[in-house]
Amino acid sequence: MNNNDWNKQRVLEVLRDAGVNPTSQRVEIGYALFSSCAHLSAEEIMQRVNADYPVVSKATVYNTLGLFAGHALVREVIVEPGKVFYDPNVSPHHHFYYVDSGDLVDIPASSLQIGTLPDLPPETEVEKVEVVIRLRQRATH
Amino acid sequence: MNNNDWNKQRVLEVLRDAGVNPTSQRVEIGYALFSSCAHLSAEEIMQRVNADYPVVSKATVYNTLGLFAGHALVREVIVEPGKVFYDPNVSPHHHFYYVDSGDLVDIPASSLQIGTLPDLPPETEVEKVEVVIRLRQRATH
DNA sequence: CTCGATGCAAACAATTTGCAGGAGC
DNA sequence: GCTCCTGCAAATTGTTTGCATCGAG
Repeated sequence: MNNNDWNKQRVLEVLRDAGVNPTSQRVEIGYALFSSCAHLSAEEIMQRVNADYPVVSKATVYNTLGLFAGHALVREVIVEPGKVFYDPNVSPHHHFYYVDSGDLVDIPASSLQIGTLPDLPPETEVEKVEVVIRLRQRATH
Repeated sequence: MNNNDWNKQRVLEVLRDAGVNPTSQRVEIGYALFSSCAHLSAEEIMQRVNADYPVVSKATVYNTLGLFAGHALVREVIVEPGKVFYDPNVSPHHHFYYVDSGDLVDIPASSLQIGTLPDLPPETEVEKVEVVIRLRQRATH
């Protein structure tokens, strides 16, 4: 199952299954997010949802994406100050970030093995491991 | 050499060696940054520099830290949207981020080996590899 | 005197908060 | 009718830009 053949009914079910009250705004935002195969910023999501006529405010986009993230429906990826991507792929994986173009590309978990993990401080547990490999165009000397 | 016995004269020399014109504002910011053994935000750096009386504006703090980063005098570590830490330790290493307290702690490069690295897309090179392990207090069931 | 470098006020952008209105009980 | 939930306007916070000023040649 993946990013094709999403429809709003299916988004509604996913939200309900996750314990999120599926209001119309949330379904719209979820549909924009899941039906896209890309990594979108909050700004881009709002533009897609509001493409025809105003449906949601920016505040609602942020609040909703935060809510989704709390229910593991989306993953936040931070690459630059003030630049957060929302990744509908929530399974463990990592990212290439193209500094020049601003594009973000998945790295399957299997392609990047972390060898030794450091000892954790007592009474703590890992919430998430973020690996971002920043790439730039090779300099032409 | 490390985070004790910094003085402004030494900061001045470091800046000059790095090719950065050592103006008084830059020396003050560099001194606040290097003499601290912590990971500071732009806000905190400004507070330290301006503790007694106004010395620099916030804009200058941002511009100067950006300049330092470009000359590899400081490393930017992004952990949350709108939360950048400036790390005076520029040698390769990684970070624990305590979600609950907002603290950032170094992981020596030797404690976290990355096993396989994925193939890079053609004509690109790695600028930086960012690994942030987000930790939370272990839930008490 | 000229011109590039510098610092900062003001503009801009990203995110959060507080509260008015609405849905369910 | 009361209460909790929801969405958004407005406020806040983080960052960048454009320009006046300074200092070196």
